[in-house]
Amino acid sequence: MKKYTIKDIAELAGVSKGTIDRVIHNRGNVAKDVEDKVKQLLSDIDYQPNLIARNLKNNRIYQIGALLPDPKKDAYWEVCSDGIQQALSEFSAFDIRMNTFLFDPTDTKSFVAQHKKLLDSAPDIILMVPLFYKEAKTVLEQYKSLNIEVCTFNNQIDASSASFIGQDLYQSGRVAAKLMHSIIDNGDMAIIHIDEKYKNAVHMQEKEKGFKSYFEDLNGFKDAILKCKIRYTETEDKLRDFLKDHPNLTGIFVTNSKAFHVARLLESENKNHIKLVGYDLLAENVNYLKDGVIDFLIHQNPRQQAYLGLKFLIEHLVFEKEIPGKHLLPIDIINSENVKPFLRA
Amino acid sequence: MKKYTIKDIAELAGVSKGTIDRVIHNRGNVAKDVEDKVKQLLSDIDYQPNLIARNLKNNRIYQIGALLPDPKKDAYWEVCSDGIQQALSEFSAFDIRMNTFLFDPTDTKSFVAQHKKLLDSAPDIILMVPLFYKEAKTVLEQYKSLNIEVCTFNNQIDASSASFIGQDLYQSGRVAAKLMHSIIDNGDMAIIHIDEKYKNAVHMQEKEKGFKSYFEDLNGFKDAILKCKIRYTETEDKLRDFLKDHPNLTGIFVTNSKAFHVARLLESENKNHIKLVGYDLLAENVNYLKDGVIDFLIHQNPRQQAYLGLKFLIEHLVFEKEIPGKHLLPIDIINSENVKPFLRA
DNA sequence: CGCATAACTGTGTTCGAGCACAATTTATGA
DNA sequence: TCATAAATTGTGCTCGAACACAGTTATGCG
Repeated sequence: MKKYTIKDIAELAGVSKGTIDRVIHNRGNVAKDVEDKVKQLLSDIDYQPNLIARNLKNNRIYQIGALLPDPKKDAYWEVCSDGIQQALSEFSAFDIRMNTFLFDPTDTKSFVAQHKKLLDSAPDIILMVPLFYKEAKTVLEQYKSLNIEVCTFNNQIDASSASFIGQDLYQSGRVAAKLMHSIIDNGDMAIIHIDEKYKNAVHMQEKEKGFKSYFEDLNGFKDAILKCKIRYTETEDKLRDFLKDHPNLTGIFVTNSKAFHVARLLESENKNHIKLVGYDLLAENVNYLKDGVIDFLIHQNPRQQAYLGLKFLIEHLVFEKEIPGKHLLPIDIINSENVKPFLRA
Repeated sequence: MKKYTIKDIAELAGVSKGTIDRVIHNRGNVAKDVEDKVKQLLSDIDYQPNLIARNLKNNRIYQIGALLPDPKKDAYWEVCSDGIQQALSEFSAFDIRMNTFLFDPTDTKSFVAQHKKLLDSAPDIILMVPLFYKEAKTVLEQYKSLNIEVCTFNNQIDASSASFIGQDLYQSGRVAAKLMHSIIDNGDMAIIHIDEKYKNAVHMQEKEKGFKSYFEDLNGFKDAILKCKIRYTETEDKLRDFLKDHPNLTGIFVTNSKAFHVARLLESENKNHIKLVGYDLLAENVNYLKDGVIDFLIHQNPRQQAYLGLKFLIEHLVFEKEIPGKHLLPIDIINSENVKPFLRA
C-alpha cells in the first residue's frame, strides 16, 4: 500500500539513490550482482515512479502538431475544436502547445501543403485526419521514418502503423439497416451516396456493405435495395429524377452527412412517408430530424474522436502510456428526442 | 505564452518569493502597497501556479469514500466498478485511496449502516448513489454539516446541495415514446412498472410522464396508453393476466431494467409482434435484444456515471476544480446492431 | 609494487510551490 | 534615545526523480 521512493529502495538495497536510478533507466555502470539485486527488489515491491516528480523535473514543453480539415469548408469538423479544447483543459497542468494546420477537405494539394508546414513546426507528436488515402499514406510513412508518432481519426489508413480512432463503418451500416427495418413495413429501399468527390469512397462503400449484409442475413427478405450515386454539384436534379423513377420507395439511407439534401426534397415534394436515415448532427440535419423528415441520424462523434486522440497523445508524452492501436467508438443512434445533449457533449 | 513562476514574479516585483507566496495565499503580513502591486502584477500576467510542483510539495494521500449498491444484489451496478477503475488508473500519478462500502439496494437499513462505516473511515470526499430518498437526504445533510463534499449519481435528491450525475428521466421517457411511435403503426400501448419495491418510485414516474407527454403533444393521437404496476415477486402471473386482458396491445414500455421478464413471456406465448422498449444492458436484456424480442433498450450508462463522478471528485481534490452541480449524460439508444461496444465502454 | 585507467558508487543540484523560521525594518513607549 | 515589540521581508529546506559530476574501489600492466 505504501508508495516507495527511490530513496526508500536505496536504503533497502544498501546502496545510494544514484545506483537505483542507473538500474531503473538501464544506464549501465552498475555491478552485475547489485543490478540483479536491485531489479529483484524493484519488482518485489512493484515500484512505480512518482510521475508528478518526474514531470516536475523534466519540465518539458510538449509540442503537438495537428493536421485537420478546415471547419469553414465543411461544418462536420466544427466540433473537433471543442474536443481539443476539452483535452487541453484537462491537462492544463502540463505545458502543452498545439500547432494546428487546417487543410481544405476538397483539395489534396492543400493537405500536402499544410503537412509540410506542420513538419517545419517540429512537433513531438501528431494528431491528424488522413482524409486522402494516397497522400495520407505517404505522409504517414514520412512521420514513421522520422520516428514521430501519429494518432489518426475519422479515416482508417490500413497498412499504416499509426493509431486510429473512429467507428466501425461496416457495423454502422448494419445499425442503419436495423433502424430502417424496424420503421418500414415493406417496399423498396435506396442507398444514396452523395459523393463529396474528394473523399476516397471507402467510407461509403463500407457502410453500404454493412447495410446490405443486414438484409441478406434476414431470411425471406424480398424487397429491392436500390443504389444511387450523386455528385455533390448535381444533387437536386438527380435526386428528383431518382425519386420519380422509383415511386414505390419506402426508405432511403444516405451514407454521409448530406441527408438534409434528400430531406429538403422529400419535404418540398410532400413525400414525408419515405423514411430517411442519415449521418451526423449538422444543424440542417438536426432541423429535419426535429421536423420528422429525417427519422434517425447516426452520430459519428467527431468531437469525441478528436478529444480521445489528443488525450491519448498527451498521456503518451506525459505519462509514457501506450497509444491504443485502434479505438472504436460506440455507434450513437439519434432521434428527435435524444439529440439535444449530443449537440454539446 | 511563457509560463511565469513565483520566482519570476518576485523579480518583477522586486521582492522575494516568500512575499509573493503570502500574497497569493492571502496569508497576511504584507505591506498594503506591496500587496496591491503584486496582486496587480499577478492578474496582469495571468499567473497560473504550476500544479505539478504544488502536488509534489503537498504530496497528500487523498481518501475517497464510496457508498454504492452491491452488484451482487442487482447486476445493474456491476459496471460501476469498471468506471471507478478507469478513473483511478487515469489519476494513478496521485495517491488516491478508495474506501468502498456496498449496501443492499433492497434494504434501507443496510444503506444507513454502511453510511456509518463510511463516516468512520474519515473520507476527504464522497461518491454515492443516494438510492433511498428519505435516508439519503438525512445522510447528505450530515455530510454538509461536516463540510465533506459529495457527488451523487443515478438518483437526484432535490433540495440537496450535492452534485449530481445522471440522465434526464422525463426526457428518456420521451425518447422511449419516440422510438415506440416510430416502430408501431397503431393499437394500444402499455407502460409497465415492474417495481423493485425498494426504490422510491420517482424514477419510473418521471419516465412515465415523459412517455405520455410525447403522445399528448401529437395531434390526432387516439390509441390508449395503459398502465400496469407489478410487484417484483408476482411478476409472471400478473403479466400473463395483463396480456390476456389486453389482446390488442402493440407496444410495451418497461420503465426499468426488468424488460427481460416481459420478453420471456412474449417469447413463450408467441406474441413477438408486440414491440418492446426497456432500459439497461443487463445480459438477459441484451440476449432478448439480439433475438429481436426486445426492440430497443435505453442505456443509462452507470459505468460512465461512476467514472465521471469519481473524476470530478479527484479533479476537485487534486486541481481544486469546481465540481459541476449537475451533469446530464446523453440518452443512448441501443438496438441489436450497436449494442456490442456499449457492453465494454 | 606503483600507477594509470576502468569500473563502479555516492553526492548534490535542479525543477516550482509551500511553508517554517530567520532576518530585517518600522513603530511604540518609557 | 534606545530598548523592545510589531510588522514586514528574505532565506532555505522539502517533496521525488533525474542527472552531472565527484569520489571510491577494482583491475591491468610494466
